[in-house]
Amino acid sequence: MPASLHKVSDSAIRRLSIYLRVLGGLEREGEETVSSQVLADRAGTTAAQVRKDLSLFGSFGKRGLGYLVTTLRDELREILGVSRTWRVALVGIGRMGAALLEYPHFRARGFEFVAVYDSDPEKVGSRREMLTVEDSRVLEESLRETGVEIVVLTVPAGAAQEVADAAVRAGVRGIMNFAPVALKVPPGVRVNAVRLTVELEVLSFSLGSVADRD
Amino acid sequence: MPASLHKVSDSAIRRLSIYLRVLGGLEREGEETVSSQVLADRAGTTAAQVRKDLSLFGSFGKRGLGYLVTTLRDELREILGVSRTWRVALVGIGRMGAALLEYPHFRARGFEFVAVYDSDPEKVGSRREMLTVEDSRVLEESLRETGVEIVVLTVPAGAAQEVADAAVRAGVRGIMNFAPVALKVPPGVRVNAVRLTVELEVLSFSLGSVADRD
DNA sequence: CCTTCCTTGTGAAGCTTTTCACAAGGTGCC
DNA sequence: GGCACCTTGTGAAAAGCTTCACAAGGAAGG
Repeated sequence: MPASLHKVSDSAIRRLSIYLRVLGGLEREGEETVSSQVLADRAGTTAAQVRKDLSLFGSFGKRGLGYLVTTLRDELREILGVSRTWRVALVGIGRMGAALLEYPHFRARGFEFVAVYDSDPEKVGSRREMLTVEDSRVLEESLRETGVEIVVLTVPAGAAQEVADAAVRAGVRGIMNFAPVALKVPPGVRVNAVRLTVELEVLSFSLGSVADRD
Repeated sequence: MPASLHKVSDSAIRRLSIYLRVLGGLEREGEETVSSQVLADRAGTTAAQVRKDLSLFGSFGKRGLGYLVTTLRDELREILGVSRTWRVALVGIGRMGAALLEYPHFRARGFEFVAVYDSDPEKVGSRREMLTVEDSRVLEESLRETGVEIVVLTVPAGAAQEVADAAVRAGVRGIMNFAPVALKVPPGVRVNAVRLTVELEVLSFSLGSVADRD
């Protein structure tokens, strides 16, 4: 039942993205085919899970042989929507913003920063990675003009919602939010939050529980 | 059934961490009590989910009234293991590493960087945020001596596994991994991967699917 | 003290995701 | 061409997670 009409879970999509990364590695190593088992090992999941995930979108394998690395990679790129280039803007150029702006894996996967904004007058006008930092006050109009599709938000918590609102008004439908606050956006807009402190606290909890066991 | 012996799901822990963040905000606003409904709204979930999550660890609320903000905050800090300070080391001080090193929310939650490592001779010996960058070659011994409990890994994919191995040998039981590779660690060691590209690709997928709907 | 109103804590139901197990299909060698 | 072997794709079962709905507990006001 190869259906992109089906509702596909977030976790399945996350795994597909990981498979794509693994396939890139296999391709560089010169592998031509890969079994669900090997793919699973490298991705940190199970063979059954890999086959189930892929079967959500079609039958890409050959029985008795496995999957053709290059073909499957192309299919996944198509499914995930990264066979094209996405126009991305960064809002808030502190240390974290700067790190993301030059993060090499984004561009390699088709995410291209085309604009940078900040509200600090000291930073506005300066150049970062081929781009000139623009004033957040012109955010809405500028995002629209530049044809930005995805916004990466690395502003303080207090400013995040108003930036998000402006981005939505400008037609942006995807937001990657690093600010420690839950954004409210209208239906049709997708927010993906990266909660670094949460990730550390999950670790903290795990370690604490293990200690209890001793 | 207030049991920390129960297996608690990762997603529940993630939400507890978010509740903790929300409670901090409520406290700063001077709120003394909070209902599961309000907590849910601010955390981006449902009231029933909040109550279920909390009930995994005890009965913290008062019927008819809600939860006492400060008390619940203290309970959550205890549960998550952040009522103490964790000794954290950073390995790999590129832009991302530098951004994390000065990320203010980490220290505010009890995660303190006590050592920094890099393999680049140009960087070894330089100072970052009160710390001197040490050579990755002495990683294992130094981690042990410094009593590091959690390692944040921001090295290239190719170096990640060997760093993780050394950290594990040094007694580290928690790793926050930013390298785009699945780490293999022995049982008892917990790895939490932050996959920035995956997060963007989830967005990409969502936007693509929505476009299909038009 | 009593009534009304509010909110929690929690079994049970409902839904989603993962795992299992195996038939079916294909490869490659003899 | 035939046989042995391998791996996929997928219903079905199992496990896990979320939502529902309501009894029970407590607050507040008269």
